[in-house]
Amino acid sequence: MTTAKLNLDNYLPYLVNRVGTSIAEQFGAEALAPYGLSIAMWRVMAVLASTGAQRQIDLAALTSIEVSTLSRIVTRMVRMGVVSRTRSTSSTREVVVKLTAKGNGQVERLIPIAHDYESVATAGLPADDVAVLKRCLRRVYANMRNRQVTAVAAA
Amino acid sequence: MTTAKLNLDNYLPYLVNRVGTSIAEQFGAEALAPYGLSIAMWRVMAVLASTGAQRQIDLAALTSIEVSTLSRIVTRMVRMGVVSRTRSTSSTREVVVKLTAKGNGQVERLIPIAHDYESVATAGLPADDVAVLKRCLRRVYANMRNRQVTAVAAA
DNA sequence: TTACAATAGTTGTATCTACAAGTATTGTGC
DNA sequence: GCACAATACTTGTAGATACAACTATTGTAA
Repeated sequence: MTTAKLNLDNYLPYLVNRVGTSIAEQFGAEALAPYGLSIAMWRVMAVLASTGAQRQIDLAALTSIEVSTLSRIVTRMVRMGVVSRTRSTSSTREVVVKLTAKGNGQVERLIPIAHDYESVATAGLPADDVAVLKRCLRRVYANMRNRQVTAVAAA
Repeated sequence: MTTAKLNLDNYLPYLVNRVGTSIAEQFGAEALAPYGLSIAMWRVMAVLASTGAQRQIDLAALTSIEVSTLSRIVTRMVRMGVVSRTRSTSSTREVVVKLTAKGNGQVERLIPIAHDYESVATAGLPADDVAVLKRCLRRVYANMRNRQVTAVAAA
């Protein structure tokens, strides 16, 4: 009987986790700290900048942040003046989160830095490989999301 | 003057984060919960199973868990009986963390499930692409780690 | 229209996390 | 070998997170 073995250096979740952690740590400490922003806040702002105003529940899905956690993060961000939270006109149980001018200004200054980080991260890799990398990550996410949905539907 | 734009769907840190989160969420809820293990604990056990007994500081680096956080996690794991913490013989300020028989048994049962998750995650992707994906992730990590070391050395 | 289910968001609470500051041990230069 | 720096780990404390339970609003089916 052979013992199940796990080669970490070739195990996708491990590789993904350490990359995510290392990028977030450095970007947070160097780029975000001056603005008093956390990584979670940056993710919210990046999503809003990229996809426009969102309901909190959609924002939660887009940022991978749990809804109750996001609720409090948005509260803090409103206090900081970087986003606004207004009741939806169509449905008053919904809320619309939107970047303020101040928040928008900060993202504008952060986006070039974010691109720099991406360049550093992919340094030395052929453009073709980076394209494959990103395509694979999109597919992996789709696979996991599909699995999730199927599992929930079956329950 | 053109406004800096961030296309999230092509932004590496975003793609990495959502993949890491989705895998961890599902693996945690489905595979780990029955054992009362958190993702952080699983990471510790996976590293120990894969690389053998480790000092806490090395374990911290290998798991991407901050040292003080890891200290408390190991304390909990010792109480659960899945790892042992003993003073190093060579240096009593060091500590050696090791899987117990119980801990080892749990990892053995979890490793096949972990492999299943990896299969689900990479379903539909050509083996060549998966190879590129993993190679890229290793390189990206090396790039970020190198950047970190250089920055710290300069300070 | 009225009841009931589903959806969106918030809040209570326990737990987890991370920074900073602490203790203890080991290494190093004089 | 003695002072001082560096390393390994722990702990105090404040803040962040997640689950569950809650309120409020909207959808739906009889």
